[in-house]
Amino acid sequence: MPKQLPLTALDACCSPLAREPLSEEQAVELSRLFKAMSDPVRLRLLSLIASHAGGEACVCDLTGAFDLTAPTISHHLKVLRESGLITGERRGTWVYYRVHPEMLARLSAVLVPGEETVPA
Amino acid sequence: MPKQLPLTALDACCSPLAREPLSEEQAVELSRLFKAMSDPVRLRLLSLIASHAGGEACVCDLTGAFDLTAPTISHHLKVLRESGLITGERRGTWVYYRVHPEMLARLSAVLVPGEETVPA
DNA sequence: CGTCTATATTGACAGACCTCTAATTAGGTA
DNA sequence: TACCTAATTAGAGGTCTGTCAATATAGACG
Repeated sequence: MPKQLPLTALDACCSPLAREPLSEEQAVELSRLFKAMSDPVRLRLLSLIASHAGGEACVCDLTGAFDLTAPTISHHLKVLRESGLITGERRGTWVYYRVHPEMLARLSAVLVPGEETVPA
Repeated sequence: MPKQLPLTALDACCSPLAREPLSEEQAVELSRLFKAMSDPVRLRLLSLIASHAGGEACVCDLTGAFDLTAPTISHHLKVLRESGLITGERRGTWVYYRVHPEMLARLSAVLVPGEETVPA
């Protein structure tokens, strides 16, 4: 069972970065998400999962795309999972991951210079 | 004079993360931007600059918001500058920074699940 | 020129991060 | 039970990062 994320900064606000200065708490929460996306392998994993048929991908679908060992892929998936960007579910032998699109949408809304909040 | 950024991935594409798998090059470029934003201090700097009156802020406007030494702030500004997210200009005694809003808009477009490209 | 203030650079150090190998857990099948 | 595969966890090594004190650079002003 993947543990769930806090995300008060993104919940409460989604006021864009440029509207008013971020509080330290908001900055800490946001920075955690950006840090999760600050690695090329994790970005590609995220993209592979998000663009995979059915909106989900088995770990076995992912490992082949990289010159990395399975434990390394597993590590990156764990980072993405703990950031709240993806969730994983075991079904039989395999573990399937899918992205949290609302999370991406909220992040997107924070970045856009002049826009309003995207309603949940 | 701050050096200028490459950004082919963001220039050429802006196809969202979920449309098709990111190439390794695109992932590397994007990850550089996200890494620049993966620190709470840098996020707050970005936000302080973006939301400051006139769209720009002097370093002297920024240091007061943190319990950090001037060299540390200067270091973070350099990281943001080299990522292409901000530019700095010296006018007399002070150095003024402003954000590149197109950069934020493009990043935002990459994240949003189903949208089209934001034209430059 | 000399001096003061505003930023930036250098160099060092502690902690975090990415990767690997080796070992472990979970489920399927005989 | 035993054995095989899928995936994760544990631990170690090398690199990167955030912070500081000390130093350097740039401009303003006597």
